[in-house]
Amino acid sequence: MSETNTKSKRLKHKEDLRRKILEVAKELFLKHGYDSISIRKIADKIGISPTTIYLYYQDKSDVIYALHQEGFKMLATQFAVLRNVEEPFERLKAMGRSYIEFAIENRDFYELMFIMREPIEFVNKNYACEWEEGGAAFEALLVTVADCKAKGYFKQADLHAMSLYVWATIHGICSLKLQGHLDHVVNAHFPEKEQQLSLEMAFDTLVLNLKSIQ
Amino acid sequence: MSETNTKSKRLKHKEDLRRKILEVAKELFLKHGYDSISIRKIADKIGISPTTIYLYYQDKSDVIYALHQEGFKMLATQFAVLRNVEEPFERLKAMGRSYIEFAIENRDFYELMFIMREPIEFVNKNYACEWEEGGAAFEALLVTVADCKAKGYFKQADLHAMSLYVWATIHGICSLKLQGHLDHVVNAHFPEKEQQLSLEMAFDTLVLNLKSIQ
DNA sequence: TTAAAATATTAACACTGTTAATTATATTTG
DNA sequence: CAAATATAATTAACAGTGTTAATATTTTAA
Repeated sequence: MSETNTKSKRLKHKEDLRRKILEVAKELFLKHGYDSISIRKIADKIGISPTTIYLYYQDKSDVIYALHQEGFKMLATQFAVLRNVEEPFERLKAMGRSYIEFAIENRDFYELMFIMREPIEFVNKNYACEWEEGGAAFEALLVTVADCKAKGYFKQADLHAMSLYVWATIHGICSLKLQGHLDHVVNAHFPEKEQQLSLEMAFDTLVLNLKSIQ
Repeated sequence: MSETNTKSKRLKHKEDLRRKILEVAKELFLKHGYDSISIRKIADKIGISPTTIYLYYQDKSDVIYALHQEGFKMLATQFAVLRNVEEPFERLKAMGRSYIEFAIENRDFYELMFIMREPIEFVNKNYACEWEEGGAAFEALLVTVADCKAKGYFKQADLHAMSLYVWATIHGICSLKLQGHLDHVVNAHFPEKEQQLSLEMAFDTLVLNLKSIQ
């Protein structure tokens, strides 16, 4: 065996175990939620010692950050398809629905990506401003809002302010929904309405408002 | 000493210690954040045994819930003043600003009240639908939006949907701001703008949009 | 004063992340 | 091939966490 061959084999093994750790972390995460991700549980499931994990990730928040990144890749994949929607306002609506869909179907990921403080603090500490995965998603929104403006929508609004606003609104809807606040309010204050429709109600209002801005 | 007297003295002491526990919990919370609230630290600071706390609160999340309630009382107090603003749209704007102010100045409380899942889950489990503190705040918004509608604003929008929408948007703005996402995006995508103004930008856009709905 | 009730404590369990020191394994060199 | 070296993984330990059962202390009632 040549030197380079064994070297690459070692590298491959390192990468394999690194990925395996992430995989098990993800499994625990999806099955039992964020709080049940524990270094010891991950190690047990793989059959290694807990301290071995520290040879592959600097600490627990590093593992969590890796999950965080996976989430952003998933969202980017979902968004990528929407580039094919030509009419910009239609695309904007589709992005909104797609974002909400992602939040509902990947609840734990969404919380990791947009609600919890820890992971984004890790990004700010370790990756400063060169955080591509997060930027790409917002860039897509920015472009779509710009396209809308080019077609005559949102004339009086600033591009950046408008993009920020749309994101904040959709995120607010998702956040309140996931935390149970939306259903709680619908239950307590207008029980005649279907709880399930709380999301649609809020989203439809946004669309209605966006239309009246044009 | 009469029987009732000693009895009431005991009750008073029980309430005193119950309050003391909460007070110390709040102190830890405000000084070092949510994660540093620990039963053992609270007990140490008071000079009692950790298990004693379980005679006054059923568990840790019960202590947290008590803090949660304090937060809602604080917000309600802030909102109460705004009933004096006669013009409903002005009042709505003031409520929005006041809400944002609360979120920024009482960041930890805001996270406890509207971002973390644990406390609201405790509410849903133990208090079902009869949760007054939370309801009052939304009721205030509902009334104001209704007043706006009565004055000719938001004609085409549903009262409940509109209220939900306004809350979601403001919450989204606060949530993204507190989590650092807002500043991160402003930094990364439009560095020419002042980071500090990210909040105002988003809020002003909301007001602008609300105006164009009327 | 003694029996009963209320209050508080100690000891223990089963966890958590993380580090330093040690052992085992694989690779490279003489 | 054997010894030296570099890499990888482990054990033991520290300092925490929430929570429960059993025990001790204090206060109240008879």
